[in-house]
Amino acid sequence: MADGSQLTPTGTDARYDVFHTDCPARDMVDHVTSRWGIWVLISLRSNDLRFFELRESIQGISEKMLSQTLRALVADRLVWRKVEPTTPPQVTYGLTDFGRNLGEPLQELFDRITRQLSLDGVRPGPRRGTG
Amino acid sequence: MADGSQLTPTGTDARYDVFHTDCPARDMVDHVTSRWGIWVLISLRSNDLRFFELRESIQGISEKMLSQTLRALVADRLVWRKVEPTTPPQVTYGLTDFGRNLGEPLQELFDRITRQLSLDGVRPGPRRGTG
DNA sequence: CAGGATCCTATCCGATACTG
DNA sequence: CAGTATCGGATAGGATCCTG
Repeated sequence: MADGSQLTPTGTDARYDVFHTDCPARDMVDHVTSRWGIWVLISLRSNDLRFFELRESIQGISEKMLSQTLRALVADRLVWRKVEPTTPPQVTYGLTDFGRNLGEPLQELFDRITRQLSLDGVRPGPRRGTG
Repeated sequence: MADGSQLTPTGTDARYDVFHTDCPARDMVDHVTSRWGIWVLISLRSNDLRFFELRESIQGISEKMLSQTLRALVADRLVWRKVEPTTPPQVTYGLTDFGRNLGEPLQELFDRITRQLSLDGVRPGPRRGTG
């Protein structure tokens, strides 16, 4: 997709139907960019992690949301799940090729935001619901 | 929340302090990856658009959410807003340098998802034998 | 340790009505 | 055309308890 324009004057072309329909890509994007999904994916870029490691890595996430987010990502084939039937049980999560593929632009997005905020001196600025 | 007092350049070695603190980058990421934010940003990559053009471009979005999303993006300096006091009034939106900067990884993310889904044969139409 | 089940609240978001 | 204000249903998400 070279550009994202959907404003075809006569509407003869449907190249960009992602915006127009409930394309499955939209669901996938929603999962990836869900509140916690992006942090899980970025966290797993450096190394595979166990459940509690993820929980401690992503501060503020509840066990419920971590579990739920992981299940969605596994279902989307972005994350794999390995269970070792030891005592106590160990469950490890890691990125699939697809997950690693998507992790790159997510990391890039995050880096660019961080970089810009540093340049701004991280001024609070007007926010939603504040000010 | 949003105390904004963690910006102390202590170690600066910590690559992902954002995970551990109440970093403003997290708020920004939330806005950018909000349900509609990503589509607004991608839509505006090709050209500046007026309110109703955006609404028609991003199918399924309500005026309320478009307005709300745009306000957040403008407040975050990702999108600019130009009002022309004509009759009827015209309001045009476009990407700032920062917005354009973030649009790239978002587009890339979207492209990679679309590409993968195409490989998976998820698209409607000629169906491959998937078992 | 890993995570399911439940309850409950906050918020998201669409629909509607109204303004300039 | 380009919004704002309000209401209400749907959903996300946190806290807690419980299991293997």
